[in-house]
This record gives sequence, structure tokens and C-alpha cells, in this order.
Amino acid sequence: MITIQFTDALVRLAHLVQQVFGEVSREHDLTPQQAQLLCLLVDGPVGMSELTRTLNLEKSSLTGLVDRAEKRGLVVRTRDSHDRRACRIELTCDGARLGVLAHEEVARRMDALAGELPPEQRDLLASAIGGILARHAARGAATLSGQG
Amino acid sequence: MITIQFTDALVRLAHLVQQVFGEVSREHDLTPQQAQLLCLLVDGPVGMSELTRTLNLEKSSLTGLVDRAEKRGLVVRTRDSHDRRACRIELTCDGARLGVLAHEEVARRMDALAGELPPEQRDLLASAIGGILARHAARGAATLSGQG
DNA sequence: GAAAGTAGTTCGTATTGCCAACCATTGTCA
DNA sequence: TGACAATGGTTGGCAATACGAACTACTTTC
Repeated sequence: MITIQFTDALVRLAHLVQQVFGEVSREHDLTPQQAQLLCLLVDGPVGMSELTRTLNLEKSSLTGLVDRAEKRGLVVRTRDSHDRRACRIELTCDGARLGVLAHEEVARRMDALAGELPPEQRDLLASAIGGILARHAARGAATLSGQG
Repeated sequence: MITIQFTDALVRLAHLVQQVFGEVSREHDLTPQQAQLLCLLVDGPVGMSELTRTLNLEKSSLTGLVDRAEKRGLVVRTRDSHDRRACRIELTCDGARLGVLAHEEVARRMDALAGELPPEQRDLLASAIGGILARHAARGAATLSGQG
């Protein structure tokens, strides 16, 4: 097994994921960003502010992304009943269909790529990544509360 | 330990890497794409065609990226001595400095995020990713030779 | 009830990325 | 040798992406 530098491995992996995501998006006539947005919304409507955090985007960038998705009939803006400034982004039927399709297809391909890994390595990989993500989340929270 | 879906884990990890890369780039007044380009060139000059494959970009997109990087004095185009159509993209001193800096800083942060992992998990992660990348490379080669 | 904060939008600008069309050079092969 | 395909890059036009600053509208705080 070739041993590559740890960081390089992560960076290349990220690049690979981007690539798979891009291919799948294109096959469904979506931009990668739109596909990402749809995938994020399959579990239910989300507000703009939360989306900017999840997608790590400036709010004006998100406005544009949602505008274009709405124009294509993939999502709709619904007013939030508790806060009249806020809105919730919700999938249309079309959007939901595409979101699920794209998500499944990406999962299928990533699974195919990881298919050779023995199951226990696979689980370990998932949990190791879970640890990294958790650490990053904690780090982010600490930074926000002034410990950075 | 929270168990997340395998694909989701990979996608989120990719997203995290993107984020770190973006932060570091910005701190050095680079766009993520420029930083990526510089990092790719630290080992020596590379031709446009090879770069399109590595970066998974259309050739015209790469022309633009290199144009802007050249305008900023980060890289230069040198003619290839064996093929008068081709050129090699080479770092300037400035570009090399920034490329190394960015690469080191990204590595530092990824290491920090992975720091809590026990060493054996870390190695496993690296080699598992290596396997995935190798599989993808093989798959790509097979596709190119008509077995896709 | 004024001031400060939060949720989103608008506007202007640079970058990214694709495609089709193109030029120049190199390779093929009849 | 000389046409013709293939390869390496560029150009031009276009849509999408992303940022920052300025703005509106609503909510919270004091």
C-alpha cells in the first residue's frame, strides 16, 4: 500500500468527492451547488441563516443560489410563522425528486469506490471521520465563544 | 461515537477540507483555485494538459486560471522545448513562497483536526483513503480504455 | 420607545467554468 | 510529399458562483 502524506490524502479525497458530485449533478442538469442545496433540504425546510452556516457561504451568495433554484422550480421560499423577517427554504416535488436521486447516485458511486475496503476498515473510516468532524465542530464553537 | 452514513461522512469531510483550504487561501490573499494551482506546482513545472487532468478542468477554464495567476505574478508560462505548441507552467519566487506557505498551513490545520485520533486510526484512515484513490484511478483508466 | 441586533435582499464586481470555434504544431499514412 | 487527423492552447461569449457594502424590515434589549 502506498503511504501518502496524511493531509495530501485528505485533500485528494476531497477533490475526488467534488468530482463525483460534479458528475452526478451534471447528469441531472444541476450545478454542483444546486445539487448540494437540494440534498441538504431533503430532511425538511431550512432557514437561510442556517443554510449559510451549513454551506459556509456569505448570505448574499446564498440569496443568489436560492434565487436561481427557485427560478428553476426546485425550491420555494415560505415565510416563517414565528419571525416575519425569516423565511424557510423548501423543496418542490421536482426538487425533492432530484435531491433524492442525486443523493442516492452519489452514495452509490462512493460505495463503489469504497467497495474493496473490508467492512471493519470501512466502519473505522467512518468513525474516524466522525471524530474529525466532531472536533472541528467543537473547535468552531470554542472560537465563537472567544477561546480561539 | 456517533455513527453517520458512510457517504455522508465522506461528503462532509470533503466539505471540511474545502473550508480549511478556503480559509487558508483567503489569509494569503489567494482564491482557493489559485492556492490549489500553486500547491500543485511546488514540485516543478507542469504542462497545461496535465493540469487539466489533475484539476479536472476544461482547458479553457485552466487558461483563464493561469492567465489570472500570471497577471498576479504567481506563475509564468515557459515554452516547451520539445513541442512548440505546448507550454509549461512554472512558479515565480512569489508563487513558490505562497504555495509552500499555503500547503504548510493547510497541513497544520488538518493535523490539528486529526490530532485527537490515535495514531493507528490515523494510519488506517490514510491507507483507506489511499485505497479509494487507487481504485478510482484504476476505474478511470479502465473507462478510458473502453471497459466502462 | 430608541438603539442595537438579526434575517434577507440588492447592487456592483471579480472569479470560475463551460462550450464552440479557432490557430498552430505535430503525427499519420497513402 | 502532402493531405488530414490529432493534439496543445487560446479566444469569446455566457451563466453561475461568491464576496463585500449598503440597504430594508423586523425583533430584541434596555
